[in-house]
Amino acid sequence: MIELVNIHKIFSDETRLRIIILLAQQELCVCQISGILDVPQPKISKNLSKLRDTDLVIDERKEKFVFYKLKMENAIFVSTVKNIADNLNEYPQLILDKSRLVDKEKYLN
Amino acid sequence: MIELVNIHKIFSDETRLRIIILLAQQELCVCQISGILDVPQPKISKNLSKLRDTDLVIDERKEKFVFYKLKMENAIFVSTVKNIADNLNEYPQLILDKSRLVDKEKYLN
DNA sequence: TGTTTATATGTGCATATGAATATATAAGTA
DNA sequence: TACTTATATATTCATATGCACATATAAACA
Repeated sequence: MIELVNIHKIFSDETRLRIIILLAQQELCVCQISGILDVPQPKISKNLSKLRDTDLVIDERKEKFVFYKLKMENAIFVSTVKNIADNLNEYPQLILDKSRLVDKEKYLN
Repeated sequence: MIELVNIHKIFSDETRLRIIILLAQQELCVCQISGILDVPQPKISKNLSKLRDTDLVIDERKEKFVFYKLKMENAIFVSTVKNIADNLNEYPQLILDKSRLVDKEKYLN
């Protein structure tokens, strides 16, 4: 029950929601997410920490970069992500974010 | 996008979530919800106000009582309710709430 | 070792949220 | 009209949340 409420709190912030939907496409590192969403790095990092604390992402360092991917284990989390992904056409910002994935290499230096 | 975030905020409170899942079964008045959930009337009323402000419920006075029912129009709201309802067995509190619906007449005086 | 780069965390602040309690409103009834 | 009951709202308070900015940490590499 508390978990259920906490999952919904996770989706109650625009930046966090954008990060999740982006990661629903593919795993990315912090600087890629920051670049694609055009959101300051500490803000991305803080939100990823929250997702990690809630056990909704896995992080893995690969040399200089720390890559994050969604942990699709919690049933409500998974179905919520799917709901949003299935209605993506209603949310221009999310479509734009997704389209900017093509530039992902640009943010690795 | 903002609407998407706001819908999830709605589910980010335990009392509100319990009210929604209860109303997903059938329409009820304030005192019935208060009695079934064993939550003080002002708290129920405030949460229903928030649901009304977000255009997620319809209220209708029938003599002494004001009955509320869910407005199943917003796609994300509907699918979120369905998600939770489909996984109800994972949330004992919600099952208990639902079972207490049999006493609903008790709270009408 | 010193420097750079990527990421994480701390601080201070403003605002949002929720709780409990008291009180107002509105309809029904004696 | 006065009283009761159902519901809504106001007030006060404590806590949570998010932001911007500064800084710490950790790995890579010269």
